[in-house]
Amino acid sequence: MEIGETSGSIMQRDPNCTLCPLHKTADFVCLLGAGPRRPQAMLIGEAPGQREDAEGRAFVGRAGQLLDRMLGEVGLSRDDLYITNVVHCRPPNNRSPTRREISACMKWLNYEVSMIKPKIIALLGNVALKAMLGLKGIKKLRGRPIERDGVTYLPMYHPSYILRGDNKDLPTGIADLRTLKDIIEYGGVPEERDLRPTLVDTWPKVEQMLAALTGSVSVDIETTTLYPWAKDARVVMFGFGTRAGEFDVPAFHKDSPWTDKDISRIVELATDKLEDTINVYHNGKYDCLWMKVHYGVNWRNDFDTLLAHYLIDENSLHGLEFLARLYFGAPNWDIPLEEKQGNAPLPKLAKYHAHDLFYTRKLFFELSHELKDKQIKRVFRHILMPAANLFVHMEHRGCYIDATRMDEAERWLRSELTKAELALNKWGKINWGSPKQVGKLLYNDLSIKCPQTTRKGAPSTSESALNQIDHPAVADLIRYRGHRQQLSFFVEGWRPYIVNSRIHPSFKLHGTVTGRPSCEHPNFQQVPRDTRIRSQITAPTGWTLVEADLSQIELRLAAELSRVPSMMEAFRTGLDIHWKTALGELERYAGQRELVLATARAAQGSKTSYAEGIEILRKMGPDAAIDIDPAWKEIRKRAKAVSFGYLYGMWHKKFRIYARDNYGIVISDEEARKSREAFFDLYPLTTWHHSCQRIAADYGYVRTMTGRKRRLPHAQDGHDSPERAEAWRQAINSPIQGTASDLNLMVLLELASAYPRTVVKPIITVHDAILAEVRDDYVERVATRLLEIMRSPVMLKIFDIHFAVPICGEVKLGPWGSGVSLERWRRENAGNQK
DNA sequence: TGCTGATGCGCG
DNA sequence: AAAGCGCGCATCAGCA
Repeated sequence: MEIGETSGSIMQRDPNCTLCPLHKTADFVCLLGAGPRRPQAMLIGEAPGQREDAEGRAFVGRAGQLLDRMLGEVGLSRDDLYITNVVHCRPPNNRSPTRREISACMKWLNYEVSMIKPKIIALLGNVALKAMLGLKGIKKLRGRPIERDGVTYLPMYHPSYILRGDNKDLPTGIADLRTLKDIIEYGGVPEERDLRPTLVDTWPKVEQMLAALTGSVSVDIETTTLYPWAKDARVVMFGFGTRAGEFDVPAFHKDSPWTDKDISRIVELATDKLEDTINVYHNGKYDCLWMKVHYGVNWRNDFDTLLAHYLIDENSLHGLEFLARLYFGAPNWDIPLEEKQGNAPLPKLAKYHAHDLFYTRKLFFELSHELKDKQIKRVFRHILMPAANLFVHMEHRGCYIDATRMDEAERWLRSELTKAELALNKWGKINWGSPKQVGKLLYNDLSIKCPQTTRKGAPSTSESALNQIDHPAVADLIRYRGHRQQLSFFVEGWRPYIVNSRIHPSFKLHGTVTGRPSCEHPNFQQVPRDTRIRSQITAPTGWTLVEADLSQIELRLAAELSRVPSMMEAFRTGLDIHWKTALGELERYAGQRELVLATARAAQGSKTSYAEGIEILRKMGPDAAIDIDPAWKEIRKRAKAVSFGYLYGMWHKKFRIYARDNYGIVISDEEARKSREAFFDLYPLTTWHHSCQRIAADYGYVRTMTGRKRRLPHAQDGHDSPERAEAWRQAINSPIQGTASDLNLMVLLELASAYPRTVVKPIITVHDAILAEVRDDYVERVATRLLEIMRSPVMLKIFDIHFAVPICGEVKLGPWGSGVSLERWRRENAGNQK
């Protein structure tokens, strides 16, 4: 070993190192870093380059020069820094070091770190990030300090990366070096200057905390699990961010001084104070739900920073840490999941928790200022925040599951599945759930011609492809898939979620870019319409499940927004648009001949021609036709899909495919084009389409009728592109989808405010429908009221919306998917109402 | 062994 | 060059 051969180094290097193969190709073996023994910070790069290798000095090539320039820019000097690399020999051909080389050379990096003992380390590039912290994703992690074992790490781009990118990331690199300088000057993460955490572990401190609960207060909790009904679900810590600092109350933690009784008392005292404060949460639905489940308290959420940011930019992420960095350049204060769940010492947990509280409160001031758009603020105040609070009760109630129906559904699905599988196994014993194996069997072993490939070029086994194949296995395969999916989604998939006969799904009010809520764990918005599946969800004894849905709401809104006279007229006279479209399509191709003739005959009592039959069907409407033959239901459903397709910008080529897959009708391009033209002749929507596109292109966004924005930056692209075409189609769809969803939420809110929570319990929203459990003695009143609400939602006044097209809805009473109309329910339950 | 992307399919 | 929109999730296969 030699001492100090490297210029400026105080290290003992090993020029004969053979820990990895790089020693064979490098000129200068074991090129350690350079700098003072007690530097302000340590910088770690990737590996020596050509010039470094030749001169035996770290960071002297082009990257080194750029680094010097950047350091100069922010007022840092190389003389105060120790600069080294993860790998200490030059890899040949300018390649990156391999994992093996990196792990072999860690010995030398660890040696350098142990000698220098830096408190601050800058990680230049992904290799250093991975080597020191085991993390990857420099683009995501750069610029934010990460503290570990008392050392502050700052990931940033490697200067070579900046050079490769033509210096377009130079400003970012310089900004990150400024952060480094801040950290050096402060001796740690600067933002923490503002943090004033108090671990509330004595009664005097409780008093101090309660006294601080005035004005705007941020609220946050830490928990052992994400699911409040899990077996080992506990609140680890709860607390409040105030003007006087952050107060962290340890609850379920091995070092907590509090008994369960103490905690209940503290929660009770805090609950009183929170009545009179402005309560700020980040995704408060989560915290409020937990507090309700575990302590039985109803904490009110006045301002949700996640939902506020969702309205400010629906395309972005909305996580607390992400926003704190975006708005304040905050450090990464995250700790490992395991520690958050209660396995960190209390002071460490309190510090983490204090960050959450501090930045939630800080974001409140920032975002309430940024919600300056009056219309958006109105959506926030009158829809999102009330809905966020209502959803707590909705999720808390959960959906009642009928165990008997679930068992029946399972038995039926399993027997169907067995039958289908038995039939399939004639063709080969494979895993029929694997698209790859199915593809191989069909297209290789059975030598069927593959009708289409997937996006990635693999032979497709999708339903669309299968429908083009003439083979007896196809029908069985489609059945097999359907039953298999239903079994694993809606029976097996649900079972683990059941708690006391109920499933508590989680809704995200920020789940979509259009304003619709989404639903997960499980997703109750994708339950098949099959009665066997749907009616698993019902209401317990003493309660009735009520479903209210807004009839054809998207189409009504399209009529309203486009002002197309024929569409508006259709809704004024109560005509069914999808029915009209369905019959138009059939007539064009003289399709479903026997069904048309048979249905018309049944209705008429005498034989008719095909054309007369179509006319009779047109007059009788879908409901009467479905009564005669249920096959009409499917036909109308398919026409509906086509109408929506055209409405939202589908082109004739896709219709061709649609007709082939769904009607089994092979039509020419020309015929498809004519079909589309016929639709637009009937409903001239083109002008409206263009105006939506124009607005998006001019402003870069479109709005719902409630004022919610859908930002479409690509709509402003100067040239025609797939992205712009997509944005333009979204410009047509979003105002409708978003308005429909807001309307649905408004109906839900109005229902909830019309009756006490002891009488009406909303449980699910499905885009244009709501489901609620209603106490038996209130069913008739609530159902009637719901119909009134849907005809004229009181909340339309708040948004100053006036409809020319009538809106209405229908209610169904009874298990989901098999409920009956109010009239029928009245007949069957006469005299049960108070 | 756990993660990611592709595929496929349920709903509105 | 390509042309309905919006979701969640189970499964498989490839990869580390």
